[in-house]
Amino acid sequence: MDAVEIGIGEVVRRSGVPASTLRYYEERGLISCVRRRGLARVFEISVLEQLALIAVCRSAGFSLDEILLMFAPDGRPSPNRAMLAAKADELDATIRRLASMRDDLRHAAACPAPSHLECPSFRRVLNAPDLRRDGDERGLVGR
Amino acid sequence: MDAVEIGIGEVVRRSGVPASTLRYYEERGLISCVRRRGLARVFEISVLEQLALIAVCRSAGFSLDEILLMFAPDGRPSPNRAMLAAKADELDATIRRLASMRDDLRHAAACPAPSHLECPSFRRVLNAPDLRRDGDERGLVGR
DNA sequence: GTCCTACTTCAAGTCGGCTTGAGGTCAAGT
DNA sequence: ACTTGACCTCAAGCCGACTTGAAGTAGGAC
Repeated sequence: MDAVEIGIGEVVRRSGVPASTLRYYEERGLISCVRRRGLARVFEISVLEQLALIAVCRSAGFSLDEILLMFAPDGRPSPNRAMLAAKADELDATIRRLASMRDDLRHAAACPAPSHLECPSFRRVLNAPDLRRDGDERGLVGR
Repeated sequence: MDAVEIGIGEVVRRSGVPASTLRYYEERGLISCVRRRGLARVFEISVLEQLALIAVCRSAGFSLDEILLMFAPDGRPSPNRAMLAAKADELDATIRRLASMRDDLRHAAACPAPSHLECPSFRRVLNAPDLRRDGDERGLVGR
């Protein structure tokens, strides 16, 4: 039976997120348990959706702090829709950067030039304006 | 005059990369200096292009280790064009993921549903296949 | 010869996002 | 009564990519 409340073990089983991470997320205020049974946390099933939301955002490169700001504590309405739009624009820029990188990689894989650095088409990207400007978003690919 | 060899200070000035990072990159084998003048490193100007290449790759989400594997020590030919192609495919997947995230964010910013979690369109993404896969929760893409 | 300055080394610290481990609690089963 | 197993807390550790800081060195100007 799908109970309305589940223990941490069940959350782990159904979300794939380790217990240590769940506790960490709780500490960070990203999720919360509805109550305790003794010491043990009791969650509402909705935590599974919150976790999915967090996973999606993380995989899009957002930090836990950003996720916290974008969606209120309980995955709620979002006080700041403008921020969501801003994040979308940010993603757009990232996507364009990655697309051009992808094209260059494909070219590099096919290009017969002895060194990529000697290939005019590959060099193009090296002269792109803001290569190492301070606002670089880390972690788009990993984790 | 643009000399063929430059000191670390000049590299810093022209690349914007801090000296500490240059030394770190050298330690990691990403760049190397042509010789020493006393203790001081002397670089070839080509190091600037290598640094640009590294910056581009980093901004595309590649780790230093991956960059090391993709392009030989000196930014050279690339022994493994297949790997470049693989990386391009990886990027493609990432881009698709980000694009869908961007669309969802935009929708969330405009959607009037009280909670994003109640909006059918937003929930769609939460049920995407690879969110909570057993086994490889870690590293959807790389690293 | 001495001083400045740009450079050096090496060890340790930082940050985000967790994980690991030691030691404790508690309800249920035998 | 005791053990088991699932859960707990809290502190410390880890990884990648650097940065910071203390203490040393060498080349050129004066």
